[in-house]
Formats: sequence, structure tokens, C-alpha cells
Amino acid sequence: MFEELDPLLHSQLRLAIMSLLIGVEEADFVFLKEKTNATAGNLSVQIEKLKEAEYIDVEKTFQGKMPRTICRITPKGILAFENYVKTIQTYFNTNNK
Amino acid sequence: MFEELDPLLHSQLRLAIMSLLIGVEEADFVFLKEKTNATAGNLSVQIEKLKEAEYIDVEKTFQGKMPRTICRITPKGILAFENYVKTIQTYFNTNNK
DNA sequence: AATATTTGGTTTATAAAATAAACTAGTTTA
DNA sequence: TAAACTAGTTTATTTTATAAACCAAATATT
Repeated sequence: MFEELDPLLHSQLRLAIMSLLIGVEEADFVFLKEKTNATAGNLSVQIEKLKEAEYIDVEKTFQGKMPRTICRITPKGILAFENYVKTIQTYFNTNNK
Repeated sequence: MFEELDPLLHSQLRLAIMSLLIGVEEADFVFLKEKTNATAGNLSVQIEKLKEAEYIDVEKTFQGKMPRTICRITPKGILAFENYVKTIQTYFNTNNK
């Protein structure tokens, strides 16, 4: 009756990251940190988990002399996100038969 | 930008319990256990947390000789649930400005 | 009538997650 | 050249979720 919620997405910060990435081509570490208000450490850990799951791609580059970490959502990530949204919606409606 | 998700409701089992209770007058332990497929131990713990937060009322009675635990959602619980739903929806739409 | 099993739970222990704090390596500014 | 800042990572701590073990009473079995 209550389908399992993808544990990788059922996390406030990881969901916020995916929410941001689904709307844009790419986003870097600093952007994600500002938008989510996460600490750098927490963000670093959660990005790594999304990457391991292949929900996002992570590219480490340099902008001038400073490091820059760019994230992009993958097709697999889009699917997982859409599925999570659909699944949790079933927890919302009152008529659970 | 991303408002905090009530940690008490951002839990698969507690959300399922609330989802069930919001649709009915009352529900007992056995009913909730069957519908959620939770183990009795997990259900017991999560019911206790929802009760502590005053999101639900818990009444311990007897049906004949057997114990029966009845749960009901409170007005506070309804508000919290509705607010959780509204908040997490903001994580879903692509246009996060 | 004793014993085994089931019911309706609670308590305790363990595993997994989230988060914060501390650290690194390099850069810019005073 | 020392202090402060940037862009992170790693490690440690706290919090959660979950499972396993337990309990008391009721019912079923031999």
C-alpha cells in the first residue's frame, strides 16, 4: 500500500540538490551551498552519495586558479526524482484504500 | 529558499501513519501495522514519537480481554501534516527561483 | 491440565544517516 | 609574510530508523 520511498532522495538536502539540478544545465558547489544553506561538509558528503548512485555527474575543474566542482543531473537521476515525487504523493491523498 | 521539512513527519513510517489517520476517525495498532507493513517494534516507537509531539492521541483500551491501542490524529497533527505536504511540494517544482 | 503458540504490544541493541567540527591545500589581501 | 579567505574533504558525533529480543496475557493443542 505504501510503496518504499527511495532512501537516497528521502533526505532534505539531497532532495534540495536534485530539485535545483533538475531545473538547470549544471550547478557548482558554491551555488548549491548558497541555495541550500547547507554546510560545506554536509554538502560534500551528500553530493558524493548522489554521485555514487549515478543520480548526478560531478566534474572537478578549475576556474582560474580556484577549484570548481560542477554537478549535473543524469537521466537516471531525473527518473529517480520523478519516481520519488510520484511515490510520496500517494502518501498525501486522504483516500488511501 | 528550501524551507525545513518537519523532521517528525519526514520519516516514511510516521508519514504513512499520519496519512492513514488523516483519513479516518480512528485506527488501532493492528490496523496500522497491517496497512504499513511495519514491524510491531518500529510501529510502537514511531507512534510514541507522534504522541509525544501531540500529533496524535493514543488510547489504550481492552477489546474483550485483549489489549487494543487506538490512535487518532489531533488538530495540531492535521496542521503539521498539511504544512509538511505544502512544504515538500516546493521541492518538486522545477522553477525554484 | 499442562504446554505450545499466538496476540498485542514494549524495550533494548544495532545499523545507518545526517550533521557538525576539524582539517587541508591553495589563494588573496593587508 | 602573516592573516584571512575560498573551496572543498575527512573524521567524529549525534540523531534516526529499524530489527531483534523480550513480556504478559490469551488461545489453541496434545
